[in-house]
Amino acid sequence: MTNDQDASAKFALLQAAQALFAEEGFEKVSMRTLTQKAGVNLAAVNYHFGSKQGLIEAVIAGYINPVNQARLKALESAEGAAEGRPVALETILDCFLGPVLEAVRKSEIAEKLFFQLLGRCMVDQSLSSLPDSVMETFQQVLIRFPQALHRSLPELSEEEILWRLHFSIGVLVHVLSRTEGFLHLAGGRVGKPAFEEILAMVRTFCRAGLMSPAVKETVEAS
Amino acid sequence: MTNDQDASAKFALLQAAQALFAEEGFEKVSMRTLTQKAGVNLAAVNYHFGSKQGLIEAVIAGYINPVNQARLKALESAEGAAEGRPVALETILDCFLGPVLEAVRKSEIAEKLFFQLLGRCMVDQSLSSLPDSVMETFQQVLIRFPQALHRSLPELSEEEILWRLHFSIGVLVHVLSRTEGFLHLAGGRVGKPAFEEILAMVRTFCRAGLMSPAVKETVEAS
DNA sequence: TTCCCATTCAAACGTTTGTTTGAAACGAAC
DNA sequence: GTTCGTTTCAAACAAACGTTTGAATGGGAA
Repeated sequence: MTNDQDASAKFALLQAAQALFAEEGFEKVSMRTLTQKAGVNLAAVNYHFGSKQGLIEAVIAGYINPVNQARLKALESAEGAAEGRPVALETILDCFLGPVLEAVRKSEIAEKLFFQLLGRCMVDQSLSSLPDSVMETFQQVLIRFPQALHRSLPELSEEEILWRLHFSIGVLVHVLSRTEGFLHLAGGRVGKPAFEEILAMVRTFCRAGLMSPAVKETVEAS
Repeated sequence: MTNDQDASAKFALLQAAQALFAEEGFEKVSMRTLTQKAGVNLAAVNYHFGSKQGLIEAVIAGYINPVNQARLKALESAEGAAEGRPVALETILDCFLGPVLEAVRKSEIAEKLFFQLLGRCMVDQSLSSLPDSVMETFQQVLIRFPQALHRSLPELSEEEILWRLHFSIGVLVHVLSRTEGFLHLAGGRVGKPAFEEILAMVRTFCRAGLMSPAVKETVEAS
């Protein structure tokens, strides 16, 4: 039906975990339902991943790291193309949002589940308990992107840029994890667009938010 | 009888639950640690709230409903003052964000815990399992505020306004629940401002995002 | 007093949780 | 065929969970 039946228990577990974690959250999925859906023995999780937490971290790292690495790569390439000149704000934003869209396209699980899983990675886990590799790559993102943004928006302090990037991430996470609930609450007043369209609206919203005049005076000797 | 302050165990439970839920999340707090912190018997939760879920919902409703009711009241009063003219976008935003700040000030638990609790209410619970009273009031917010925004931003379709309000809520929730992690990840590059200052930045960000020119053409031919 | 109702309490209930165990099964190398 | 390391399996494990129980407690009202 699907692909190569190379499906060692490890692969089957990852696949089942992605779907189930997305549907119900990391904590609420028991290892029994998990292994049952994967068609493997209960002990397989502890054998292949050490513990349930190990499986959770493997799933998280497998999802978030590619996105953040693609972000850094896209930004590097954009900066290379700019040849020393500041990269346009819109381009930086695309470097940030594009990899999410791309990851959705590449995803083997349903689009809807992907949203929920990616959103849940930011939400269920307390940030400090994320896998180290995820923390490190994300930290890189929180360094490179503010640098690029600062060159594009020199009138803003790096601190305020960081805050606005924080806000933008909030929009993205919220859209990924809670859009379904929003659509339900909105009743019939808003139909569900394709993810590209939602992301286009996010882009517009965050672009305007990032470009807005500074809240604080840029701190120069007071 | 049922209420007034004579229900000391009930009150102690609510107080302890607020702090613990904020610190560790709804699911991770066991009834034994909960009742122990409150200094009451283990069975008290089931006696006073029916179940753990009942306590969770009481805590959530006690926090979110006052905020949403204050939002609606503030908007009504602003619309009264406007006497038929559209309310300014900044005023609408203040009606939306102000009650959060006010609730923080009134909160009996530490400010930091309040953030986490309020953020967690949106995050831990799947939206459809929120208490009915919360859903209803929040639905009212999702009706009144887009109406007011549409009068202030007539060039935007109501649908796009709803999306942008969705985004703004995302910023707020993210700021409430994940700012601590953000500060940690940012290393020493950004100091923690007072909550008022953070909200001021949120206001600026969302104002610009809301005001941005429409993504879609207002009229769709299909 | 006696009765009644609301509340508290210690103890136990039945499930479910993640994890561990020791044996069985498999496949490749010798 | 025998050996060896890896993987699978059924079964059991101890701990933690939310909930229930039935008796004890306390203070008004009759």
